[in-house]
Amino acid sequence: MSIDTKIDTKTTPRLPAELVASNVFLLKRLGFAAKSRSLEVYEEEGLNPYHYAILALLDEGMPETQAAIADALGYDRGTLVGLLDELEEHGLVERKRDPDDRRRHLVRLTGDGKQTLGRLRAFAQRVEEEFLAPLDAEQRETLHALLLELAAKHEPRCAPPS
Amino acid sequence: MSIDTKIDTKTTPRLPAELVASNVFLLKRLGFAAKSRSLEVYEEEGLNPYHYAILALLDEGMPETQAAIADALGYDRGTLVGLLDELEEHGLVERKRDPDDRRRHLVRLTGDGKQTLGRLRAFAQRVEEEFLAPLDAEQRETLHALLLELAAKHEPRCAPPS
DNA sequence: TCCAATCGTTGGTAGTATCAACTATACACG
DNA sequence: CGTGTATAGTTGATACTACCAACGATTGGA
Repeated sequence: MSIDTKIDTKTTPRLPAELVASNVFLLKRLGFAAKSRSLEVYEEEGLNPYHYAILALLDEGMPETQAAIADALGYDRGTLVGLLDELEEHGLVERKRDPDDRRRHLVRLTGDGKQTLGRLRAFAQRVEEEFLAPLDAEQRETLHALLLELAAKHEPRCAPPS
Repeated sequence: MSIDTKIDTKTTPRLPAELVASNVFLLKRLGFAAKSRSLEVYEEEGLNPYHYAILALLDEGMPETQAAIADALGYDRGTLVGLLDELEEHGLVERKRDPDDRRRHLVRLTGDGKQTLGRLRAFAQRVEEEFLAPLDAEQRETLHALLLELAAKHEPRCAPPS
């Protein structure tokens, strides 16, 4: 324990080694950082990552009901109502009654919605690039493969297209 | 677009492919899952991961003031007050005035605190084992190395011991 | 001796997640 | 046909948390 190390540890407060050694701990911290950074970026459009996820889902095709959207993204149905309200106010989606089942609302992208989705995709790429800057292309792919394996267990919605 | 694929995508609601393809998105989702699972497990002791982090930090030695603890762990100082109150109620830590600077409180582990820390370490290992179950030892190490590189940029407190 | 800064503490505010009702509609069953 | 049950979307209440500002006590420097 030289004076140098003592000074070092004092100037830069450090996390306990046993936490830094934990994958779960790092996932929690990085996930939080990723979320908070994403929120900042999408705010430039007056939206957030939840809106982006909804638009991206709608763009994949097939007419969606609100229940289907909520289930696919893992959102609470009550929360989804507010998100769709906001998207509708921005003119990015439209809700209309399903003539086959008048309880349902069919949600679909508008032209503006498609355009905005394009901009949000650029935002997403920007965050991705910025957040993963320390890793090269091969490392990113390795990381992605590992995260996907974990997601298969903990986020069943990420099922492989198989 | 065969009928089969249509049925498949309908039965299991799937996340948009462009989200699943994103490392940032997966980090957010997995981080959230990890946090929520951790909370569950520590609850068995009436504590949470924040308490564990504090105990682990205190166990690393050197007498700590509340400001130092908050800075090391990245907690808000106001939040830390409540966490320390809870730890003190459980008899796991003690606060006493610093005679050299009567504004400060020196926080230290009690005997009970050390014992409980041991149990919490077991909990942490259990979560780690459970959460990373899909990966073998080598994959876990690879993942850890990648996460550490990201943490160096996004969580400066994870500085390498160098 | 006075001024600025720091320490721990308290309180308020805002953003979220979660859950329980409620209305309208659909469907199954006798 | 009616009647009860289930579902879709909506609303509202609750609880939790992060975040920030202010405060009294104390320190150290001008």
